[in-house]
Amino acid sequence: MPPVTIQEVARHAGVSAATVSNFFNWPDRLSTGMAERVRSAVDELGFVPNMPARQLRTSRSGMIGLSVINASNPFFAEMVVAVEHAATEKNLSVMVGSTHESPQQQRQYLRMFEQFRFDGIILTPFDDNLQQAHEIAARGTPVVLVDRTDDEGLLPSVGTDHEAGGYLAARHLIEQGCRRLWFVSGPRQVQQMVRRLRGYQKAVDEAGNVSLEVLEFPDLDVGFGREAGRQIADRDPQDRPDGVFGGNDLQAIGIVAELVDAGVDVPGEVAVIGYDDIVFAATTARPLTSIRQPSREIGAAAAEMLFERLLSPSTPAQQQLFQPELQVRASTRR
Amino acid sequence: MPPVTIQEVARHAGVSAATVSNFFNWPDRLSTGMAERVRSAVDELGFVPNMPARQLRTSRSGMIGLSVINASNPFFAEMVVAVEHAATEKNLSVMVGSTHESPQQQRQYLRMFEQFRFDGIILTPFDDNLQQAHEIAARGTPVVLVDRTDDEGLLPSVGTDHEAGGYLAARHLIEQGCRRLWFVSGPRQVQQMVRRLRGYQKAVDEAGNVSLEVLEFPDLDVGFGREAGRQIADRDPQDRPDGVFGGNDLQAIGIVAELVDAGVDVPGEVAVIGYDDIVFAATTARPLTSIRQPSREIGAAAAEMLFERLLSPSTPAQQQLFQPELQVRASTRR
DNA sequence: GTGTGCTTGTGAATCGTTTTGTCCGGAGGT
DNA sequence: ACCTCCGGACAAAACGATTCACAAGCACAC
Repeated sequence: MPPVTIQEVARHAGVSAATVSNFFNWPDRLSTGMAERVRSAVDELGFVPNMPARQLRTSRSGMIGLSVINASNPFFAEMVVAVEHAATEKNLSVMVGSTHESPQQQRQYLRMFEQFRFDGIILTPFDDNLQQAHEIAARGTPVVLVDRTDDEGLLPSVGTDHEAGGYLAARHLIEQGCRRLWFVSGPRQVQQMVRRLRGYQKAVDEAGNVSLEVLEFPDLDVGFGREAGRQIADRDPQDRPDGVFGGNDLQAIGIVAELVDAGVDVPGEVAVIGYDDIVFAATTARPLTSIRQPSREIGAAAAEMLFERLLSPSTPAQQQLFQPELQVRASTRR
Repeated sequence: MPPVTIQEVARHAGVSAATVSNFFNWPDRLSTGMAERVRSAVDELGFVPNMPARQLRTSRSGMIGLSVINASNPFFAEMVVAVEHAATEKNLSVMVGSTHESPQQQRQYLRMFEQFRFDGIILTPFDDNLQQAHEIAARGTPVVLVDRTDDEGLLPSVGTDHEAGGYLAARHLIEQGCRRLWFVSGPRQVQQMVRRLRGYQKAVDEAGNVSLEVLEFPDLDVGFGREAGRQIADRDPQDRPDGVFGGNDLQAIGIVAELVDAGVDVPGEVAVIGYDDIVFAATTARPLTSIRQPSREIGAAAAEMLFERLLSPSTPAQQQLFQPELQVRASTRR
């Protein structure tokens, strides 16, 4: 059976193709009798509209692309849900892609979004290169940045102040009496890491009598967190840090798990703080102190920003910045 | 600036549209000089191919749709990664949708996948109604089921034996000396829950002197797990269960967290076991015993099955069943 | 009977690609 | 010198929908 088109439905109902099209798009242009005839023909043949064809004609896809760093990180997962929710209300669908800290993957997804003529794109970039995003926006597909501002001010953005977050983390550790601080980081290209470190460093510098060491890992997941934890536990107690800031909660959770397994006292010997405040932060062996980012609000705000640009593409680019909050739990409370 | 088409590139390069098309799809049909001219025209104009148009012509989308219950559940998140990985190797892109236990959402995504003429669909259904999936398959879009078999045998499927998993869970708890068992469940329509319960029940029946109570919650997340934990903690100690099986790890993690917070001894007073063995199962206050499903293998197998059907749509439907494994940790080890 | 206005339905052009068949010019064979 | 062959380029016909401008039908009034 060949795929059934609008033409066949028309023939079957004894009307023209235009009428069938109107049945779907301008129902009030049909008389009730006609509508009924079309409806039954559609049902009988099991007609399924061909979106690519419709899209070609109307040049609207009803889709928005969402590129995040890692969709299985609960922080991004929540953001995705918020975006989907907002999009559904506007009759839009969301396609999400996880770049897993790979520039090629990011390029790939962006190119795909543009080629499929998505109505708009929300991007969580992780490196410094916004060139592709600028090009796409210039060619007419609205782009909104998340978790990162555009220095050139061309693209709207929403995110949290990572530098402030890093500062909060260090201040808190120092106030708890920590003097030998570590920063366990993801890849250097990830801008967010750089900013958090900058704030962290600032508080360390201000304190004066505090040391800082940075450990870099290729990925921000629980596994590498454990790896970091093991490195800490393996050291002589006097060489260990007494305060550790994990690049995100995934890493911090891994660190805590490994330290506890190794019998290191958390927070007594080593205090640990994370970033994002994901739901699992509160359920670990030592409930994790974390810097909370409002993932849902960020997602919703990004979606709203994008919708505005869909309506009026030429409005100047806004920047929205949320402030992170310190959420204290047992992993740092001495 | 109007969007640039293949025609404009052709004009700019002084060739025909067909030649530009060949440049992309049959590069070896062009003489080297010609290829160079086209390439530079493409670059200069910033040409981006229009996929919907190409799709209309070729009727191949290069996309596969993946509908899961909850993409932020690490179990599904890992599965998604595996599918994406397999798809990328075949030059396909994946669009994932989270149905969040809503039949409407599931219908919506499936309809969308079909309307966009995706090359194939992988579906994790959560209720009994496979009618839509059957219809779609009959109209020519291959569908592979995950985590659920098709009783009519029309659709291929891959998943784990949930009944065996439930049985394992109960056997283990009973062996640890538990006699008052609970099953904390998600919604009843979720087939997986029913099967797990069936196996659980079976082991209880076999044991003879063991009681079973079932608690149902509207969603399978940490929040409702905490809710369940609170209900347990609020009871008189002699009315409490001494062994609890969480519908999945998310719920089980919530249960453990709440019990520990309330000062209930886990596993001494109440042993807790989960399902899925997600990465966070090992990092909780009492590392969680769980029934492991091989999420990556399942995703990869589903993708492979789909690819086979893309090549030869009429091969009989296979069914692949993985066996779950018991992973013992502190939450049940007395 | 003609003109006016309104509702409903239609024919045909169009969106941006791919693909088929054709055409052209030069190389090679006899 | 003639014929054949072939690589490389092109013109034009799809693909399946939407939409614009127009036509048919009808009611009503003059």
